[in-house]
Amino acid sequence: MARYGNEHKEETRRRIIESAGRRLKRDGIDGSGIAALMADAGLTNGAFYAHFASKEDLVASVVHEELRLQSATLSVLAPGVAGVEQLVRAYLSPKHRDHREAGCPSAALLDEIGRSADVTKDAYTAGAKTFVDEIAARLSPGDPEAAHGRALILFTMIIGTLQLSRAVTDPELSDEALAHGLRQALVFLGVEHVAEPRHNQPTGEQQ
Amino acid sequence: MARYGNEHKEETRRRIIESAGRRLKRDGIDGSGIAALMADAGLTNGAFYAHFASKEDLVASVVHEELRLQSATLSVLAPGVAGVEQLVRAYLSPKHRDHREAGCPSAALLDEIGRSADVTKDAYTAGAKTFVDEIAARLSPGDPEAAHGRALILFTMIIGTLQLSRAVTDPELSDEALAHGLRQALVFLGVEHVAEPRHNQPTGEQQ
DNA sequence: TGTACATCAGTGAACGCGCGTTCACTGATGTAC
DNA sequence: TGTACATCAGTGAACGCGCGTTCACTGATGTAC
Repeated sequence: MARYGNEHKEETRRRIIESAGRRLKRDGIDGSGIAALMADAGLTNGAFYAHFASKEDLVASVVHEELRLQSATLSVLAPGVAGVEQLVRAYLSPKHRDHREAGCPSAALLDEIGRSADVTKDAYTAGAKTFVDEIAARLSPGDPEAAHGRALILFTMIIGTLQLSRAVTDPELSDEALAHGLRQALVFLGVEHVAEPRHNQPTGEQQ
Repeated sequence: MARYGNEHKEETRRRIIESAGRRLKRDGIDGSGIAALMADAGLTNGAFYAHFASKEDLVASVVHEELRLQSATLSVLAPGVAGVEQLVRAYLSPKHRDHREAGCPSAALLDEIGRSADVTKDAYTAGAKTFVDEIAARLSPGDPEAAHGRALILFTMIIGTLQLSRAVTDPELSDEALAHGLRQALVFLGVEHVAEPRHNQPTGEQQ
């Protein structure tokens, strides 16, 4: 028996993945060094390779975990379409735009994931499938195939909108993109309220 | 008078920006080094600072030029909504997905631009505004404000869709995302054909 | 209970390497006279 | 026409630095007897 409980090392690994998620989403994959990632977890660079085979291995693990978390977050929202509406409202909010590190991994990293090794893209593929399936199940349980297509479109629409809102320096254009994206997403969901109030995010923890 | 014509250096600068556009879109900003960017233009690293103040200066110049080119490409397509339909069909095509280096700078780099210095984000903001305005002018010339919102949504929708299609390793999911995105974009444009033929991109040079 | 030993998560220095940037120099071409 | 000089786009070596990765070591905790 080791001097720590069996779960100690596993817990450290989880802690590294969690803090790395925040930094990777804020600074990008290429923009985050091993030493900084480990310091975030209260460790030094040398310990890294006791937990991961390589940086790519960590990145793939982070992508897996981030998408798992995103699905888990969705599952505690209101049932049915109402939960998707909550998700979309929190997603296309100034708060989400201004806090990449706590937000959606796709909005923060999607084009960098597209340039990553297959192990990372595989993790993303599996996680995105699950997430899209869970949205689809809420959209029209009667017609799974159409729902899947609609869920995919909704997913890509909110990702693109949030990325644009983060890339522009004009606050008006940024707000406008969020507002139009939100209205269109609500129309798309069929839950549009003609004159919606001005406040923006209802709850929203992760994305 | 110098031993080269007055336009020689300017032309070299243009050549660097053009080849750098291709590499940056393929390998990312952080993934592209000065030496490689200069070698692409047939030069060595030392000459870089005769043309640009810094790497960030080049990146901002590339972003400016790429968006200018994208607007120019749009302007030679069919007039009105028909040109936007051509754009969307070429955009959401397997060919575009598989050739980042010749494609849309937003799809290739948007989240990295969001993490860049303000000089780069400013260049992106101005270029994106122009491009979106030109799409808007084709959508509903009678109602500029609504058209602007619709153009913004269309723009972010196709960006997110293409990014997703590039990030997943499952070819079926990738094709499905393109197909559903295209159908939804056409519905959105109001040019939907109920049973569209199977071929995918009609012309498509840039994006 | 006390001592010797085994375990192993974590440390921190070092590795080769490529990064962005600087700079003394080259050499082809122009002008001056 | 011929020679000396000026210009300046481009070369290529070097700078300090941080990268991903390796590895000999530490030291806290457990077991053996």
